[in-house]
Amino acid sequence: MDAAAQQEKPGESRFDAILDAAEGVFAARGYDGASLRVIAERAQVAQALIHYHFKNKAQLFEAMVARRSAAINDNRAARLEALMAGEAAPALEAIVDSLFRPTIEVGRGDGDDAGAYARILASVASSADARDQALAERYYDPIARAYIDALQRVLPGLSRADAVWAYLFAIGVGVTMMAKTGRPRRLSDGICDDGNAEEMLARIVPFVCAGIRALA
Amino acid sequence: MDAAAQQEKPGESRFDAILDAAEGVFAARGYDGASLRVIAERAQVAQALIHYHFKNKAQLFEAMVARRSAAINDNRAARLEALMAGEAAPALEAIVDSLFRPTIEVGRGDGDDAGAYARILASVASSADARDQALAERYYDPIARAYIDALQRVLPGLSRADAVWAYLFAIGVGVTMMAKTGRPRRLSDGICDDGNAEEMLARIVPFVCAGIRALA
DNA sequence: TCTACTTGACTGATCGCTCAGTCAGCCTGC
DNA sequence: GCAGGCTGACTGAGCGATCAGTCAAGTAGA
Repeated sequence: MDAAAQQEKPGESRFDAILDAAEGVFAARGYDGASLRVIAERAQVAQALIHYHFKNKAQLFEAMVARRSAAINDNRAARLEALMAGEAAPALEAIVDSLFRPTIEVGRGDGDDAGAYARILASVASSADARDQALAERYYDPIARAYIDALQRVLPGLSRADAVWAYLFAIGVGVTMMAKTGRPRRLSDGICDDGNAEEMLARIVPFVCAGIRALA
Repeated sequence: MDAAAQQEKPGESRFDAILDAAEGVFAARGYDGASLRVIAERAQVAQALIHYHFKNKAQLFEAMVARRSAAINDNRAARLEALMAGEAAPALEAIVDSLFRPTIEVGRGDGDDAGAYARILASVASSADARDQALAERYYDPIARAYIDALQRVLPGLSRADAVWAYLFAIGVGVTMMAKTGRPRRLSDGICDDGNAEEMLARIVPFVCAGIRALA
């Protein structure tokens, strides 16, 4: 009983417990700021167990990104495929929604760690570091290309270059806004809340769609 | 001669040399990943000199942000004031341009370090860490409020909440795109180049303006 | 069914190293 | 001669990683 109560998510494997803890600590402190000791402590395992399951710190980080990005991008791919399956081209709004919604449904919990993975993503996305760009290339470039293709099919007037820019601008908005920094609330004296993902999405989608159409 | 040749920017003070070096190293490795040893080495000073000029690592980081943000935001404030001085409301495009152009003119050199400060900004902007948010509040919230006011004056139909969101979305696009990660080139097979700031700005401004108008 | 052996999960102790920060004292120009 | 700029030598703390060893759960042979 007590042991189960102490465990954050009873029943999950220690392997997953390490990944969960890693997500929280990496998000809060950054790659270098995060220490394996703290991750082990939060996962309630010995530090050496991390090295047993993962070769080193870099591989733990990659495993964490891989797990989350697979969940998000599989969801994205399924939605996008469903949209593009029909004869008629879908609405741009539907495509953009399918790009962002998975990040709030599987990439953003509702607990204290809401936005944790989004912050990691933001740091990876805006980094020129070779390790981060390699991660972006492996786990996010394939789905990016699928969305760029979709944008061109929905807006035939959009050149390839503009489609790429449009996608990257959209991701730029999404990634910074999902990070749940608290800045919207501060700047608006409490009116705007980046903790309310649905409210935010209701603004992001029209903003991004109008921006994309302006490039076409 | 030799000593002067070794110095990166002959004539500048060692104080500034430390700040320049810090900018490059913090941008490349992040706050925790950056080491004072490496910064001292790049600035060609003894490590202890950093502690002579700056109380500690956190204060060095803040001094670096303060120096750059002052240059960028003074430039922004001057442009914005000039735009808002006239009787007639200026074009939205002019306001958005005045928001981004200073970051490429004073925040982004054309050398190897182009985008260095933008990457730092991106990590600060997408962080929920108390230290980073305190920096954002001190150095970027005042100019942010000025721009939010300006947006409402140019687009009277824009509510306060929407103006705040619009500003944050715009910053989200700008900050991720100025970071010069190389991802645009990779995703576009070489067509798009985030090293060409002018070309990028020519797309960002219409994208953002159309997005803002969609919220009004 | 008992015993001997194997395996996979896991741990505490500790390694070599790097970190930010300190301090006594050395130059150099006024 | 002294104040301010600056340095080399040093420290305690914390880092990622390693390693020998524990322990429970099989598996196999008699």
